[in-house]
Amino acid sequence: MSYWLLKTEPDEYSIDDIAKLDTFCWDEIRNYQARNFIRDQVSQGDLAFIYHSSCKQVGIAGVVEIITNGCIEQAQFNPQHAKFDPKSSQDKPKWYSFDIRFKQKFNQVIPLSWIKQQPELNDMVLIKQGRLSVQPVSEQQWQFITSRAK
DNA sequence: GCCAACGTTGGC
DNA sequence: GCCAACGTTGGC
Repeated sequence: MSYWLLKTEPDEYSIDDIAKLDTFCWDEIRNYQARNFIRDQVSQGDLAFIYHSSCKQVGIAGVVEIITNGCIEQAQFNPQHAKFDPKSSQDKPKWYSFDIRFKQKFNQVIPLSWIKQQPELNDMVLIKQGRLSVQPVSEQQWQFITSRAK
């Protein structure tokens, strides 16, 4: 089982929005590195942090469970959709998605500034490669963060 | 809102 | 396949 970190702008989708729904489709990802993780590695039963970016309280807001493997994403085929991709086709889909289910909201967002101060978290992809929106988290990093979350 | 970092596009 | 130009992300 693997651990992930999923970035979202809470003005669009926040941990609260995810909590309201039984299942929530993580789609519209248009980055090849993130796509490869989704297509090849994201699996039913994995856990993920929800990270709030570009907002007042930047940081990790809670935990979700991943409830599907990587699936062919639907928006890419819809000409009406903002994320329509004319270069994609049903035989050769370019983009993938997966479903998540809310698990936990932390009482306080774990701030990026705190994460940056922890030597144990120096190697997080979040720190090293700021712009990746679906990224792996090691088991050690996961345990370190969850053991300090409330 | 600024701007640095970085991903993508497209001409050659 | 290089690389300049351009667009986007995301912290501050």
